[in-house]
Amino acid sequence: MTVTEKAIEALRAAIVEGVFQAGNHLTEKAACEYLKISRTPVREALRALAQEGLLSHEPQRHYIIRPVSLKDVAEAYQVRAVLEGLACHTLALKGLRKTTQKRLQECVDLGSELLSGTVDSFDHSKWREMNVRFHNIILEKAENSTLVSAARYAEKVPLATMSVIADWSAEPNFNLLNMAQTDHHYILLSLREGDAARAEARMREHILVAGGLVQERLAHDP
Amino acid sequence: MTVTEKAIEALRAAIVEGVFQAGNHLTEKAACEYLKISRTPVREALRALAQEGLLSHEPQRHYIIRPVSLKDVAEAYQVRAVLEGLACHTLALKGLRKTTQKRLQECVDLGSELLSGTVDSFDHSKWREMNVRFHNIILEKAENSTLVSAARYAEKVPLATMSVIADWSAEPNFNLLNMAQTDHHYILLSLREGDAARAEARMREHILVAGGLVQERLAHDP
DNA sequence: AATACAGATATTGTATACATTTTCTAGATT
DNA sequence: AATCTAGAAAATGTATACAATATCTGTATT
Repeated sequence: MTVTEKAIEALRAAIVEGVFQAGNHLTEKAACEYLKISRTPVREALRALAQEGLLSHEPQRHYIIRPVSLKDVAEAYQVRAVLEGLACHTLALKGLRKTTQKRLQECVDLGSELLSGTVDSFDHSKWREMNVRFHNIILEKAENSTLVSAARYAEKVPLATMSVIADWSAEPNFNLLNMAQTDHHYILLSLREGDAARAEARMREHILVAGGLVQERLAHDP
Repeated sequence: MTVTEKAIEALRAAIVEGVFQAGNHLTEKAACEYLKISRTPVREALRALAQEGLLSHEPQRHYIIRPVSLKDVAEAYQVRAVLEGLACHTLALKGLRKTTQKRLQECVDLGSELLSGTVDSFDHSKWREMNVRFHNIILEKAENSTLVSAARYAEKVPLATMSVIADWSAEPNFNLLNMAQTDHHYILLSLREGDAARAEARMREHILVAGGLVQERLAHDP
């Protein structure tokens, strides 16, 4: 792994964690001193993060850490909803290969298993990993590279990741995970039946609901 | 304008025009010698173009000029279709402001005027400009920055731009422009009535048709 | 003849020095 | 006191030098 790659990850983490606060300037020198590396990889990292939307930048001017509002998060979810909806549509028309169907079914089965135990013994990280996998399989099996890139971009908007919900819904909203599980079940069913419109509609709703939850949660917690 | 920015434009043009042929390697040195500048801005430009999807790249390896297939173009149109569909949906729910409605109406009126003359006197560049403006207004007035960024990305897939059709449909498919004009008319109508589902559906179809034409054309012409 | 290895060559990654532009500051002017 | 200007300081942009990595080439070995 190159210094530039490490810089991208470290700076992204620093921004998300608030080491560099939103709205403030972020000068190359400050980033260099924080990471203790030279300007070259830092410049490349800053450009990459600006591309991701975490920073804003105009030529000959310093970078600014873009504040992310509730509105931004909601918008990112809307974009993800239509993109993953398209992925479902495409995949339903194309037809599920047996191996793909099997892999998706494994996700659904695992989800069902994870939710069958007691609330206390629920395994967050496994659920999270399963959820990411389910969505990624659909996205990738649609085999549209522009779609994948666009979806990855929308995911990068802070907090708009697929995995956020699981972390939060620990005690307060355990049954929301059951809703998600049901959604996954019906999405897979629609895909198997080749019902493109229904698969698309279900996925859109599934993601919009998740987005709504994140917003609700953010509105309470700062 | 900085050297890096000029490098991005010059290299993009060179790739699109085939100066550097698809599938081949593109080494930093080759790009430097072509542009007669140092490696620093070239490296930044190559990274930017890779981000756009024109080049592929893995760390410690040279860049490769990504061949763009018919399939890629079709896929990019599908992505644009759902994204601009979302823009219509959002804008219809949000409601058109008077000024926005006026600006869109101007586009429709101009289109109608341009198509009312003889085939020979048809003004390509004006139509093209009008079409880009129509789509941009809707995209921007939806006020979703992730959506705008994602749509701009999908536009960058070579040939998948909004403006390609007008150039081509000179003699062979003049009436296709009439179809586009009709689409614009009904999209505006749906937006004004606040019918989100209809506005979205119409925009999706409108863009998919355009994408189909580009493909058809490409299949004939190399 | 085919393969594996070692050294040489070329290419990418990183650091630093220099150039240009912007931003800040102090002083003059009104 | 407020504003404008000139110069200094600091930041970004670019070029180049050095380091690490990958690729190529030729020879030795089987």
